[in-house]
Amino acid sequence: MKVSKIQVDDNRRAVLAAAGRLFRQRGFDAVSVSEVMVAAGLTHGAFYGYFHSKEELVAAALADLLATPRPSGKWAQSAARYLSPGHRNDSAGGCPVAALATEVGRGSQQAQATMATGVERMIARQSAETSGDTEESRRLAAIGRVAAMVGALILSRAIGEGELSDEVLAATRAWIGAGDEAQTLSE
Amino acid sequence: MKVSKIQVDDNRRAVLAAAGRLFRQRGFDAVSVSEVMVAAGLTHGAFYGYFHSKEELVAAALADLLATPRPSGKWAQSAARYLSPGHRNDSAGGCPVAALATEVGRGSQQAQATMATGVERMIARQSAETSGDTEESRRLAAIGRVAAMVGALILSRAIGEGELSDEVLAATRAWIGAGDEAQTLSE
DNA sequence: TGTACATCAGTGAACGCGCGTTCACTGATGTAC
DNA sequence: TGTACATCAGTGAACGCGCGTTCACTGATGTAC
Repeated sequence: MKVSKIQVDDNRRAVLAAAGRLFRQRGFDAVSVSEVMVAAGLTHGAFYGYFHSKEELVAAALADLLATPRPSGKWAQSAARYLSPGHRNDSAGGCPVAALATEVGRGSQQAQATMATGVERMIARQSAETSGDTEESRRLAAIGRVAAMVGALILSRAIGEGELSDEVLAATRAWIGAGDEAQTLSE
Repeated sequence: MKVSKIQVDDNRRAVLAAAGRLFRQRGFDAVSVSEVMVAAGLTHGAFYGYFHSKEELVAAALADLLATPRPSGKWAQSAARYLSPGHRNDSAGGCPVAALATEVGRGSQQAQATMATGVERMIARQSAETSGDTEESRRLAAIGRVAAMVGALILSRAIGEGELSDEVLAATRAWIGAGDEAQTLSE
């Protein structure tokens, strides 16, 4: 049956939100159109009223995830949150870059361009909170930290919950902090 | 037709090698049993003479990849090779941790335990080449570097070949080196 | 060493299944009067 | 404001396809004599 225009808008948002969570949790390929639609409170047939194909949903969900602001705050706190067991255990609600980077690397050029803007934003934000004489040195450190944070989160998820997983998070937290202190001292 | 026992051994190795390359290139899920067998020079029907299921192949191929020694050498050189456009463009022959970590994080506990030993080996090797007063500080730096290297490689692949991709590799190379120098200076 | 035959690795057709996608139908919405 | 009807979002059955897996068959291997 037909539904109101407001409901249509809500449904579209619900589909994108459900897709965003499911894709981060299990990856684009492993999530079916039906699952997304059921999670959004609809049936699979309604999907093609919103998107022309699953590929289009993937592109839209990725763009939506990367455009949605992530929780920020002071550098040390945001790094601690990023590299926490809580974030490790919450792929569905966590960083879309860490959750989807590998699959995007195997995907379309369009998806990679979208991801590039997301990564650039992470670097820019990190750079703004990084000490250093020149913009160049701040950017270099920002890239290193972003790489370490994304890598540590992915690794901590790959090796199962346990001592090593916690250690990877804690050590990386200390290391990217220690690098900053050492750099500050040597300036 | 029956083939010789030597041929059987060769075929098993060929299946594992083909699976190792295809899995790294496209992920476990996206590669079919048929593709692996054709790449190994056989037909899909022969597969179940070697493995009970695709799941078993995934486990065996992952264990094989992580047990196979990676090219090593002096620290600076191996980091430069790891963080090179060449490695970025060669997923199929590159680091299995970077290629498969995300999917393993969504996989079985067994796969995660296998990955944990692989990550532990990377950390141990890195630790042996890291300067620092205590074993503890060397291990911390080793973990940070491994996280940064894996993260940078994954990010560089996710954002497509281009300036930003090259910059992420080069900056991370400089950053993990710079961290070491700064740390050495401050000791 | 040569021969006869049992073994079994490999082949390719076939299976059930879930996927992405399509479509005839339904019935609430929103518009024209 | 109230009524009549055209619109169209949502439903659920159906499709073709490729997947993982099975299996009857083939014919080279390797063994028993």
